[in-house]
Amino acid sequence: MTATIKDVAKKAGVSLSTVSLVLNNKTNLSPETINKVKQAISDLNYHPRHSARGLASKKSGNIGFILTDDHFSRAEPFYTKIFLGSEFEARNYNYYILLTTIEQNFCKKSIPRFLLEKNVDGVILAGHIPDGLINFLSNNYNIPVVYIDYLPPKGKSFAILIDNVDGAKLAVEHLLEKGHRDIAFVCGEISHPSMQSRFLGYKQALKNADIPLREELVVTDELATSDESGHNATCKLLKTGIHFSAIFAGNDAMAIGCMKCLKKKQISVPDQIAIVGFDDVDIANQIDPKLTTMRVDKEEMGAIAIKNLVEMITKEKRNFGKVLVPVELVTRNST
Amino acid sequence: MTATIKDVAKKAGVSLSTVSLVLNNKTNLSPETINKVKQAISDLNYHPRHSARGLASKKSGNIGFILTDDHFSRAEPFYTKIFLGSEFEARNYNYYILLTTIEQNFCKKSIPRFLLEKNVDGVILAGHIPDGLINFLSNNYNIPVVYIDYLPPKGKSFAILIDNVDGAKLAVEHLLEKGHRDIAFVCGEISHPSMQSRFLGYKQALKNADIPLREELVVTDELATSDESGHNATCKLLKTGIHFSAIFAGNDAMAIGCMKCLKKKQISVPDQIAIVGFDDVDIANQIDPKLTTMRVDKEEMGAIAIKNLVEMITKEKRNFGKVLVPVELVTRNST
DNA sequence: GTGAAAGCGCTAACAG
DNA sequence: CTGTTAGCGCTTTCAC
Repeated sequence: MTATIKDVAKKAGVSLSTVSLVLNNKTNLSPETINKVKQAISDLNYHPRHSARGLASKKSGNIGFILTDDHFSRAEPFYTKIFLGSEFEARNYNYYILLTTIEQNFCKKSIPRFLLEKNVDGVILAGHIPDGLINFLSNNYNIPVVYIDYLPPKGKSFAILIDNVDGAKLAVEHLLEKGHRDIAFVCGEISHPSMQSRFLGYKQALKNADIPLREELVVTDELATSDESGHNATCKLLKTGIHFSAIFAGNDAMAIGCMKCLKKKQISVPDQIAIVGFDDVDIANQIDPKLTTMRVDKEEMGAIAIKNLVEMITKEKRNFGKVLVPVELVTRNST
Repeated sequence: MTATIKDVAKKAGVSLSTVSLVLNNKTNLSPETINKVKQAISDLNYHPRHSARGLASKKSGNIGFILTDDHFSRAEPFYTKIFLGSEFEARNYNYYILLTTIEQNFCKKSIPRFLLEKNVDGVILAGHIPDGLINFLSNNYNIPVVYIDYLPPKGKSFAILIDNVDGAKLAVEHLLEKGHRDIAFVCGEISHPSMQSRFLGYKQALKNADIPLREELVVTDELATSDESGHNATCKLLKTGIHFSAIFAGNDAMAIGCMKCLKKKQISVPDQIAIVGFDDVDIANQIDPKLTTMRVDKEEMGAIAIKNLVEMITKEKRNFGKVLVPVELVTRNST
């Protein structure tokens, strides 16, 4: 049988509850008592049993992580990395993460089991989450919730978001520093909050540099944010005949599409036209020329979520607001 | 307070232990008793508390899922889908899955916490797993283990594997049916068991069709199994001047590389040369022409793992051997 | 500071 | 087939 708290108490020559107090670092015990106990714990290779703790403390020691299945199995492992960051951070706080996916068209039947069984002390919701689940949570549960990369349409919430505005500004400022003045912006799905923010950052950077916004250098009417739409947008720009020496693309996929178009037309990147993307997807570093882009620390986003969630759980308080995770310029060969 | 087993017993007018028996469908209770209890359970929206069960039964109700971090965050969401299949199946058996990643260079410090805390009833190991962890598990634990897409180098084990031999046979048979006789095989990293099996399947299919194996149509000396190595291998084949009307590539990445090379040389696919890949990665369906390839049901692999693991856990027995998951031909435009 | 004792909600004997 | 009972390992009052 593996060691129990009783064994530790016996070995350390203290009472059972003293060990418990050490375990949960409650009250000020004498340092020597603490040391004795800690010694016994490591001697016996003791690990408190999750279920026993859970039963006695009415806390599960688990954190739920929910995202939609399509988000999770996308080729770009964006959410995977966020999860990894969470899982890693959760180890420090001795929480387990229960990961589950839901379908985009949410129905009562698909409520995560750990919610029904009240087996999580808090929940992380990553990416676009159906309203049905959000409402279900807020109506039936009082556990803390942290959103990642998604801001629920209404109500108070706590969200970890990418600083798209600032990131876009940095991207454009990089181009400005390289001496570019005629900088095009190419984007699709402009109704998406991220894209709007990036567009805003583009405009702000130009304004700060006293460069007027020229509508003819802006293409935002592509439907998607894909490779293909980047290609199309670039073709459109070239057809106008208007001069530009750089493109800031709404994301890497589009930036790659831009490069493909330019390659076809024998326009050299970065000599004739420089390109900056956004996201730093894995292939950004594999294409030729390698794409200069904006990187977000996904693992960090997951870690921040855990830190905040644990704080809310243990202090029984609720945080509200947004945390904007900074974006970093990754300079490569396309600029 | 949420309902407990006591409330259910009271509501159903039976004893506490009767409810427990229903919950664990032990012994043959009278159908009407069962119904009464089930009614009470749903009336009260009762869910047994995981921790209480765990404490009393000495089972955690959890299954550990371990893979290396690089496997998990690969662009191709192969293991992600396997995990999803596991998670989905685990719901049916009321298990939670604890997902964690380890580093390829395993050290004692990185032993998953749920192992140290003995908080899983069984473990799934997906993809290449460092020997250190395998040894640690077999030396210190007696919980059932299921491997997915990896066969540990030594010792008895239970593994869910892709039926690469049969899959490759099917691929080549498809080409044979289309009338091809001169079928090239293009592959890299031939020391990898999967690639060896696919090569074997290629040879078997030819043999069954009474077509002699022609070494000059086989390229297995590429180092990687990437896009680029597919490209190189195809160039090599073309340079020899030997006629062939079809290529079976070791995987989709290589197949795509083959297509790129052929495109450059203005050789039309599938009119002049047909191509079959293996894996059915997401982009296989997005390139032009769309790639005919072999698909493996990743979710199914995860589900099979869970089914077997649960059986081993509940029946306290150990299964050994291999389960080969069938591969399916996905016919698209490259053949 | 530390120790004793009472549960947390459930399972698993056992006796009826 | 049903009810009683004794824990599982821990937290948490409450005395000391």
